[in-house]
Amino acid sequence: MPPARRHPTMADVAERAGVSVSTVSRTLRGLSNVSPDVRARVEKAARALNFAVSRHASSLVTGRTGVVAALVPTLDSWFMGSALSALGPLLRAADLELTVYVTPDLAERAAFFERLPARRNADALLVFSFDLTDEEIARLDDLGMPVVYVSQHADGRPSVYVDDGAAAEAGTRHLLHLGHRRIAFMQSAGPTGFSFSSHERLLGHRRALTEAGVPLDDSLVVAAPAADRRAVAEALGELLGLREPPTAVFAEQDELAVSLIWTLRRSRIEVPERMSVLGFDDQPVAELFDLTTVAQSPADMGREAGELVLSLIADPDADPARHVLLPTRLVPRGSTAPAPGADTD
Amino acid sequence: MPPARRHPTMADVAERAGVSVSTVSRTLRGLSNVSPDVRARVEKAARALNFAVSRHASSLVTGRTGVVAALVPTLDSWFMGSALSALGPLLRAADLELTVYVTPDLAERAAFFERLPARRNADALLVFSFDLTDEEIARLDDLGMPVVYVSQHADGRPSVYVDDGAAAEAGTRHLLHLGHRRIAFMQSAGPTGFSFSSHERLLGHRRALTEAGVPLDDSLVVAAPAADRRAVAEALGELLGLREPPTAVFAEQDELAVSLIWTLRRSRIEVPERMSVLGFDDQPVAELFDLTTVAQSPADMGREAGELVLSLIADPDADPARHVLLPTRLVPRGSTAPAPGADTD
DNA sequence: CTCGGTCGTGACAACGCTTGCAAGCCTGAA
DNA sequence: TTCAGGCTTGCAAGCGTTGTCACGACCGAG
Repeated sequence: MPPARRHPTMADVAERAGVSVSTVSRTLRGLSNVSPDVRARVEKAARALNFAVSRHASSLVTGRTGVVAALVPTLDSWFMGSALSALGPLLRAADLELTVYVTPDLAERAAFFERLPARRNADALLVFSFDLTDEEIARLDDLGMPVVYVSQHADGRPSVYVDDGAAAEAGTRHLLHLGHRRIAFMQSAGPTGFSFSSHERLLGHRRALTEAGVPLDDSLVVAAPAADRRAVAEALGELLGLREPPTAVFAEQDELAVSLIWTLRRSRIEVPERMSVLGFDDQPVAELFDLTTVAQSPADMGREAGELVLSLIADPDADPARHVLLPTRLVPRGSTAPAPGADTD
Repeated sequence: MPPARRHPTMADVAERAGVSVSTVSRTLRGLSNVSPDVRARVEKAARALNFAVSRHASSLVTGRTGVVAALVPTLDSWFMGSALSALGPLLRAADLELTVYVTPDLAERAAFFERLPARRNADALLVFSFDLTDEEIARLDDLGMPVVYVSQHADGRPSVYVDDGAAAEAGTRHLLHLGHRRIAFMQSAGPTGFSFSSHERLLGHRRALTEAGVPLDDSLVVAAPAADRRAVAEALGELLGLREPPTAVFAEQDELAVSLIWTLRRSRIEVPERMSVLGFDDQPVAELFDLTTVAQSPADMGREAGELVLSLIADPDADPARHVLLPTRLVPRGSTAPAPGADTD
């Protein structure tokens, strides 16, 4: 059995370079007060030994962990993938690592809030796309580290988000302009319930209707998980079975919209001739399906969140309620058209 | 300025419970030799103080970090999202955290291998979907921790993968059975070059052709990033401009296949009547586009990789070359059809 | 009633790094 | 020649855990 080669430590580097451990530490962290020749020796020794500092040991003394934690409902979505991918380079530039807590269901979510494993093991937390209860937010408040809410607005706490409500209003207004009056809203039901954005979008949708004097009708609001084709078909069935079926559907999310278009096609209901479909996100698949949609940029959101979190780590009690509001825009494509027999505007 | 409330430490818990730090440690780790009443007192105190152990301090002494690192080219893909999401619960069950290193381009990748930031800061590393050079693999070899290769076969190292070559062979055979003889292969070009899978699939494709006595023709092999519609259109243009254009295209990946179908539709080339398209992956979008494809399950891959990594952490010098080979299967849909004017079999 | 053996607990020495402090060196000015 | 003051370096004290060891209490057997 080989002698279980241990990782080299600073002491090894120090010995090899003929200096003290302190000097190695100072050198490796780039502090100025190290003479050039010593610096060279130390760096050479470190390279030769393939040395890397133990973040654990150093964070023990500095109190900083060098880790940013992210709490996400899943990684398996366009939004999370784009946002986190954009976040990566920022963190790396600041020499921070990213640890991810995935909470796919309510049990995992409860466990996270119960144990708060990030506590003491990260310098900051990014909370993505949840619809948190007040207790959960309170729990995060005394986590002892900066918490940034992403794709969610939390009162008095730093957040990065789009104005989902206003964006949805704009979407619904687009349909109203096209002469639609019976407009359904389809929510994306997840294992952890509806997201914060989901709620906001529905509210915005309703506001636009009310503003236009269109009566609200709860039977026009349905829900289905985008991935579950049968559920989508059932939700569509509900809508089509109404005494007065809708002429347009606003899907909370592109994947759901696309799934809906697919279902409509199978039922030989032409889009947009007999049914307009509007999405939200502008995922790549939207263009492929010629889907009119409300665009947002999760990559930008990830970047903004990253910058915010970096500034909070640098100065934890900076502006405690800094908000970054990102823009959305309507991307008109071919899945929406004037309502049958309606004058546009 | 508030007195910068520090996190409570074991000493605080110990004081509150009127016991020593050692006893707190033993209690919290569930060691048996603690009397019931002391255990109760300690647990109560810990809960009251909202105490959480510092992983850093404990890993300093145990030598284990409680962290699994994952090296991924991006998070922004169906494959990575599914695989990592599936991995999560496994790790959490073992009380491990997941830290992710995203290397979207060659510079980041080089930086990772140069500094090996995971060194000393994780108990094991999962390497996803890369096409690593021998030097890179050698570099990982002396990382001093178990390394599991996912969606990639590395000789003599633990890997979890599908037989991309055989799967691609099966795909190409499907097209051959349909009477196609001019079959193009479209690779997905990423910023870090072609993936391991990409190479393997092309090889498998060629084997199937050779086996069937169809001559290889390099002009039938093109490449484009799936997200870049113009590049896809250009690649398609190249193929259509050939003296003898293909009657079928095998796209290395569903997103690329779908992008291709979209481009074909815009050019009024019917799929599958005038051009068969075959994909690889069976992403959700494949069903939406009625795409025939070779299915694999990244979620299974993530799970298998997770189990493998757990077993290696438990026993680092278990079977050093344990391989897990996952199945693929052809999913026939509507995007492939007999070649124009050919007898099927 | 004594004695080996558990059992529960506390003291204390690591683990690998950072950082305040002091000491040594060298420089240039007096 | 001396001495203040700036640079560079080493020493040693932690940081918050774990794990070894020793100690005393208690138990049952001889």
